[in-house]
Amino acid sequence: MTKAAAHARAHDDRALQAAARLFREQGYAGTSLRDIARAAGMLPGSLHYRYASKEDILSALMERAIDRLIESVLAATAASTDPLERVRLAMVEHVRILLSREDSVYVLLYDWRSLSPAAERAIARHRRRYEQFADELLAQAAAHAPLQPGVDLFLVRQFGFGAANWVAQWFDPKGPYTPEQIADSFFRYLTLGTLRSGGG
Amino acid sequence: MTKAAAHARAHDDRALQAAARLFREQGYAGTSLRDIARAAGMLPGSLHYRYASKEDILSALMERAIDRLIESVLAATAASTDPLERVRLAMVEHVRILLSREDSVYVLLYDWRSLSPAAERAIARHRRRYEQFADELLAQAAAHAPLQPGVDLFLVRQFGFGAANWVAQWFDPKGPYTPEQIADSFFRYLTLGTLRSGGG
DNA sequence: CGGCGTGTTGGTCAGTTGACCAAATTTTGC
DNA sequence: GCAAAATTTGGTCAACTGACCAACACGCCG
Repeated sequence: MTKAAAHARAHDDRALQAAARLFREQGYAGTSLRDIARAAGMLPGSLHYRYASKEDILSALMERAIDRLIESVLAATAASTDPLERVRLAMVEHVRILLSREDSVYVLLYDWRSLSPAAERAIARHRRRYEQFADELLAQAAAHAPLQPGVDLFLVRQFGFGAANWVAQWFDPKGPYTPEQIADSFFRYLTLGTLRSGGG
Repeated sequence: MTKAAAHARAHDDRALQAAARLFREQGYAGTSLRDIARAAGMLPGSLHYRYASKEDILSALMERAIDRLIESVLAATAASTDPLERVRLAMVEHVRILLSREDSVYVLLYDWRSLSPAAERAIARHRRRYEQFADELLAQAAAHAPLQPGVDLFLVRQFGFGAANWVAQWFDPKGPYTPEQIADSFFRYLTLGTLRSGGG
């Protein structure tokens, strides 16, 4: 990589990272391009040179978040061949990234409405790959460990994602739980339930 | 009630309902006071007469959403005295309201960031009552039906709320599930788990 | 009937917004 | 070392924003 290209990419990174943080804190509409430029240490014109519109920034941010998610969860699940354990590893990693300093995943999940219909379709297509990977993990786990009768894997996926994604809303780094403990508990509740068998 | 007061309250209702719908669709910062006034069938000045600031509208909206939630869930759980069934009824009702035309609950859950710290504290205090009610329901259920060892009721509450609140993000009225079916399945997964006992 | 308070009108105001650009500057390939 | 390409600068522009208000209309009560 040339020196200029490296420099440009570093600026690009800083712009997206600053945008992610601001979008997370103030929302998309609540953040101005000048805010982003200032936080990224550049002038508004430079930002415009890299991204033609504000929505381009959001789209790029979300694509990066999806890539980051897929890559990390893929790597995390490679640590085991047991289908059930792989689901647990995926859940832990998903929560871990969501609660990390990488704000783009939070923006991906919660600033959905700000996209134009066209951009939303593009991101949805991209995100579909992540969901498909999750569905594969679940299907393999279900093939390996028998399910309760009537359990719907689509609902299980939405159930798990919902609980996991919501953690970003209430997690307190100074609280008594680590991201790993939370995801681990959630996995246990989801598989074994919370009641003792025969109760209720 | 006098005719004028009824008229005024109707306008108030229309303003809040219009604001809720727009905030849900475009977010708080993405919605202008003129948008709200137009959707409510009044002029910007009239809106200002009722609410001194845009944030006042959001606060009023959220307070109304909490009141609506508490009232409805309280009524729904009154239909049974079985502690476990009462949790199920609460979950179904929560999801039902979230997916109803009452957009204020959605705004309450997802436009949190837009409040100033002072307004946020006020809403948080108000919302705490709803969470306490949920915690009471869970504690009574736990006292009645023995839990698996190590189950943490705080995490169970966040688990359930997370899964339930996330439904608003993916629910499709034209899809194969009704809100009641979704909440019911979630309750089953949460209590009994998804795997057959002894599996895994 | 008549005056009063509640609510409405249609507009103003200063400040901010996203998009854009010509000129200056830096970096690259030859 | 030099011309071309890539990047940055510092600003402009029209459109929009939230807040606000003086003048006005209406229904209520005496």
